[in-house]
Amino acid sequence: MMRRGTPTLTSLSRSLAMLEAVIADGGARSVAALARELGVPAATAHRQIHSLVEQGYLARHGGGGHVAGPRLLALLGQLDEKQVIANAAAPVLHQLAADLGCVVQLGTLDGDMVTYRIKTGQGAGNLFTRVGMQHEAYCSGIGKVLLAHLPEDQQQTYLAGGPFPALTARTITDARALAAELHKVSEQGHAIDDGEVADGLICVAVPVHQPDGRVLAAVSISQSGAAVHPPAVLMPRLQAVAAEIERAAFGRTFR
Amino acid sequence: MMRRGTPTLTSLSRSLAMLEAVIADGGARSVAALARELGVPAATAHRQIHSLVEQGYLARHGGGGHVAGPRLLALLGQLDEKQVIANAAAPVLHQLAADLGCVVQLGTLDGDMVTYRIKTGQGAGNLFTRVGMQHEAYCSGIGKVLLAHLPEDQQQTYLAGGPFPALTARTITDARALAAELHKVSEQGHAIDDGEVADGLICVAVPVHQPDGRVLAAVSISQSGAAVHPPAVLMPRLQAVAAEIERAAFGRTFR
DNA sequence: GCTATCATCTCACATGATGAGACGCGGCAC
DNA sequence: GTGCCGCGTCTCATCATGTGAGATGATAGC
Repeated sequence: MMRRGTPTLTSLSRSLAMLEAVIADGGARSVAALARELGVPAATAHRQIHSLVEQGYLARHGGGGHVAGPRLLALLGQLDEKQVIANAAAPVLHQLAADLGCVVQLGTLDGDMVTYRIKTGQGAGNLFTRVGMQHEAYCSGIGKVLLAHLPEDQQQTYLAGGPFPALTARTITDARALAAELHKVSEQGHAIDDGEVADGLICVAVPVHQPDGRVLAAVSISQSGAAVHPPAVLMPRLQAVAAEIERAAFGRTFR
Repeated sequence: MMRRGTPTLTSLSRSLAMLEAVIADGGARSVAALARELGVPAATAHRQIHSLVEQGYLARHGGGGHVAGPRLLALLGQLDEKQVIANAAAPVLHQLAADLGCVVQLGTLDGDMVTYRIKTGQGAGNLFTRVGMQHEAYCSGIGKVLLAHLPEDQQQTYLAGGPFPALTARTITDARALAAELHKVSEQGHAIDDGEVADGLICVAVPVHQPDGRVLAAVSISQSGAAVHPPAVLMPRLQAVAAEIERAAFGRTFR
């Protein structure tokens, strides 16, 4: 009798291994062949696969093979482009936040608002964002990065859609000034928000690039009060993290 | 005691339901909240999620929530490949079909059958395919392109897996002749199906290349009856469209 | 015909998932 | 401070349930 220090659902693990094996070869192999490869009895393999088929995670296919079923595809659909980035980024950002003792966030542009999809870490008292929350784009570091990498026509539309109310004395409220700022952000590859969204809140942000060059997400580090780290220190860390996210999400980076 | 006509792995099903519930809300909820929602004891929910985390299907996220883990992302990434192409291709193919007044399709090879993932346009009366439908590969333009770009060993396996029943008088039914045809298709970079799958149905097909050189999808133009456009006219359009799909899906083209 | 391979089904067994309950911890109210 | 509540963790007795050997049927090949 195995004493289990950490409870592990072993039958679940076995079934998932079978699922992966089925998906891995694109549905060509017979069940018996898979059973041999994984070293499980044929009857067990049949039961596992049959069960996965019944529940819609796999589907029978042509002669004996199996392919991904509707529920697996539905799962895939939920993890849309942006969510894929967020999921890949989560552990990386968590680590960064722990290292720096700062708040680290990831946001995407949905409509003309920034959706904050990840927020981790401690230390920025007057930072009001929460996961799932949406906020104006024109005044935050993440928002400026995302706007800066928008296609030309969409950026024009956004700029024409003002007004841009001031949240602090430093908020950029003029469309022309904002356009210039976005141009600068696009050029230098990062944005700095120095008290534009809340007094004393400083934040640096960089884009996460898609394989096709689009920018669907941006990550930022926020600090309030006495800044612990100067931007010059944070920027290379943030750049490295963005590259790491791209590798995790797409297998390579694009710079 | 449940008499099980079909053996169903119930604990697997429960764990997968939990996995889906976790993914569904984007990682915001606490384990206890999920347990309540699904009506399972908290201890069970903790064990399932902990187990999924340990195996890399989920990952902890910030404060209490969970998100998709690396293994799930890898699994979905494998499936995604083909669907990403289809998604990128859809608008391009729609445009092409509208321009030419033909049926335009995109298919992938799953197991040894072609899955038709996109069909758009009008004008090929006796073309029986529908989106999601699967059909034999050896006799269609798309199928021949996909087979032609298969790795050597898989192509051999396919050819050895006959027989190849005739659908029309022109269907290639001999494995050796099919091998020669596939070689030709591979050389010239396109396939022509002149009545091999249905009488009077003519179709030209070209591959869509992956960044790594594989060919997971092919696109085709089908015409029936009096061909409106000769292949020599269609081919450059189709090549251009394939290149456009590659740019849309991967950001560059590979030729 | 015989033989080999695969899928399906049955059944007795013990593996291992289950869920109630207890405990520790942290936050919040008062 | 003290008490309360919610959450995560751990233990343990119970028995549901996943397991695997073997039998049977189906199909293909020699």
